[in-house]
Amino acid sequence: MAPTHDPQLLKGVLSLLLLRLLAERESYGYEVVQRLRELGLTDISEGSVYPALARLEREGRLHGRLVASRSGPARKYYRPTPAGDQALAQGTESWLSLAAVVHPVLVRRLPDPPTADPATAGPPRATPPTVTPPTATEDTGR
Amino acid sequence: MAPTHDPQLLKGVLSLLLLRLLAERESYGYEVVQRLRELGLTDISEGSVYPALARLEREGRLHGRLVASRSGPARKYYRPTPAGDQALAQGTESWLSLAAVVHPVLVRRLPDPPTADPATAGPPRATPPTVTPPTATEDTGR
DNA sequence: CACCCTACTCGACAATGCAAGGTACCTGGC
DNA sequence: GCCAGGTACCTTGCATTGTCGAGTAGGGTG
Repeated sequence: MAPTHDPQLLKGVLSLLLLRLLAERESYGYEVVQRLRELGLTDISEGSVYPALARLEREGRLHGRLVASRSGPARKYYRPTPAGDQALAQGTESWLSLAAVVHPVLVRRLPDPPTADPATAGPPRATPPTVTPPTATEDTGR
Repeated sequence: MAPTHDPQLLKGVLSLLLLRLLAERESYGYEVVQRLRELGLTDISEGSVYPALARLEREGRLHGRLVASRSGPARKYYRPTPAGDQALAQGTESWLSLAAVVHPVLVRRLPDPPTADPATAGPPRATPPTVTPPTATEDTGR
């Protein structure tokens, strides 16, 4: 992804990604950070991930267990609880249906800039017919 | 989209959508709310939209002008400034590249749940090879 | 010992959507 | 006149969550 992203866009997404990655494979915090980096999300720092993990654990969505390491400090492994699985399913649906709306809007053509904008304060041009919203299943192909 | 969405997911997205819709066509606040609703975003209330519009105007990204209405109250029309156009371009790129990461992760298959989890505290299974991150251009088709 | 890597914690902060409460201008019915 | 409904707008306090910056601790190596 772009080297810098708007932090606001990540809100709600980070915890969803964490649940998802940990549903795929149990991991410890540092490893999760690395997996996020491998996905291209290089701007996400440990200072963001650990509190998010702690929050999900506190909410009962993640189960954490401390495992002594043979060399180096102990590792805290996480995986989703059933409540976490449910949150993941709901959050996934939520994100997918939002993206199904946002993506087509962002990629469709912009109209040409208006020429020689009239300086009058007249009302803008009449409302054109509304576009039909895409269905939530429109963007599931990959 | 789903009747209820996680409000956090909308952070950063709402202002992006506002810039986009207003770049396509100058509109007044109430009309923008209706256009968002037509897109399927029925959970977005005016209490969210007006402060966002005011914020974008204060930041110099939107230009607002009050137009008296023939019947009913005056309408405040908005359209993006050049700074707003730039913010839209950057925000669009940011969202698209984030979505290019998030979407494939959310739709790929989950592994089967592990059977009869061993109750021992042994370290989890060895780390499998990492998956290659998708490119940012992977999800531009529609 | 110092340094580096691994692995984790924590508190203050900023940003932004949301809920709730309101205001004002019209029109139509009683 | 009053009231209800619709249009159109405004505002404030709040909750949430990622970010930043600062740290801690366990090992191995020179």
